[in-house]
Amino acid sequence: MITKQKGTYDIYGEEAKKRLYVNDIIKGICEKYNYTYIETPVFEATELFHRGVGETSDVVKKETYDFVDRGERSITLRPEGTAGVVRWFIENKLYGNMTEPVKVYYNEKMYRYERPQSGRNREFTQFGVELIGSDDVMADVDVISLAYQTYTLLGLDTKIKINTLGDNESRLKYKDALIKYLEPHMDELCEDCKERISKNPLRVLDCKIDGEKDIIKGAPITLDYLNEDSLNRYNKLKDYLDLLEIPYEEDPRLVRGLDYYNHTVFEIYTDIEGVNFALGGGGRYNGLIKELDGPEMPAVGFAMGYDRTMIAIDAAGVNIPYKKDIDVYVMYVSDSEKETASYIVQNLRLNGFTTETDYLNKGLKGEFKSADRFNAKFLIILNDKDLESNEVNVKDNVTKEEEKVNINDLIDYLDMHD
RNA sequence: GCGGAAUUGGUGAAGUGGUUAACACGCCGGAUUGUGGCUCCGGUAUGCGUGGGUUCGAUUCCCACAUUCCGCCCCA
Repeated sequence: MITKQKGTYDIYGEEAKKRLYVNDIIKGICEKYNYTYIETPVFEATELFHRGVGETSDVVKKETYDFVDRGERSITLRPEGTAGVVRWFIENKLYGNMTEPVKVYYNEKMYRYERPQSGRNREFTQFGVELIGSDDVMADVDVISLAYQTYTLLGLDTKIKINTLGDNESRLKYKDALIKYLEPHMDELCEDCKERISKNPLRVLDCKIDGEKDIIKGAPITLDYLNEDSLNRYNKLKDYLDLLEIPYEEDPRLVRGLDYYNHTVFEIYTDIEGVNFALGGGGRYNGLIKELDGPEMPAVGFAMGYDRTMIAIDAAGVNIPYKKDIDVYVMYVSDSEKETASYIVQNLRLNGFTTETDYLNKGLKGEFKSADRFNAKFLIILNDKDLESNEVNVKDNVTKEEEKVNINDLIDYLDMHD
């Protein structure tokens, strides 16, 4: 038997309905915020994701799905959405004639070559937005607001952790200070953190082992190394969030490891028991577009893990409304009844009723069982004798009342009793 | 890449080195020859993740692999 690949999954049944519902929420909110939908390729040139200094071989090795195609090209399945969008932006030279910022959202499958565990699969879906072309705090707020409101509409109470990395100058100053602070304490850190100091020092701050140690708690924080402009910016961000009544929590140890991030970073958490991971996160990445051979161009974005959000929704006991009952089940026995049934079924469907019938010639008893399984609101039971006078039996499956109705009045009758 | 636990039907699961692998739900059929849902009766794994090995005999013991869950790493 052929089984599914590690870290992949099939989505069907109720789970699929829930996801369609979440999609609708996302679509609705993105329309209101005026982000337009974008799809980019699942696979891209490997360099798009493994780029620049410090991210190859001896330093951070990203856990991506890489392969060489028949043309000897090095290909990578996208591990996140931002890089593809930025590539699209640059490749199409959208910066050439920008009268407004570019605002897009995506909602697509991503791939990471990781060992599956709670809330983490190899194939997963991310919803995200990117706002390219504004360096104003208003843009950061726009993205955070959209993120927060999405969760709220989904029925999740979330809190947003925010921090700022400052501009490049502030950021570099901070990084140096952090390394200088940590190095003398090397012995007190876990093995992983000893390595992190040289590879990715900011990550030491959210180490699971050392995170609670006093050394880390006493480590310098980004706020102390901001220049004036960066600090003003951060304060302005908080003012806006207050104004919009978006609850947030400052977390001076919240960092993002990559060099192109600056200023605003945020992550979204919930207090729901058993959900101890971030549902989503984002930040400003003014350095990325230049890094990918585009112009100097500010941008800010957000992405949420679909699967994690679904876990949170289930854990929170959020009741997702989706249609699981049908409106009408049409029953027949004889061949002539069956033909009429087929006509009635199509007619009902075209008039807006979710309608089912028997495809297996089960007979009345089996059809009643099916109708119950589908939780049909109405049963239409055909018999040849009534059909002679163009009538059918309509049974209200809740009240159990049954009435003979003329076929031509069927739609009106159901509309009235629905 | 590293570590821990698990894997028995459509589903939830019990179980044993040796004739027919409990039980429950579901499903199918009948009692009930065109109005069901209750009840009763009957059927429903040629098989115990896959492949090897030990054994007279393996679902049960051993090994490898796969998948799932949990943790590490990584977290864009």
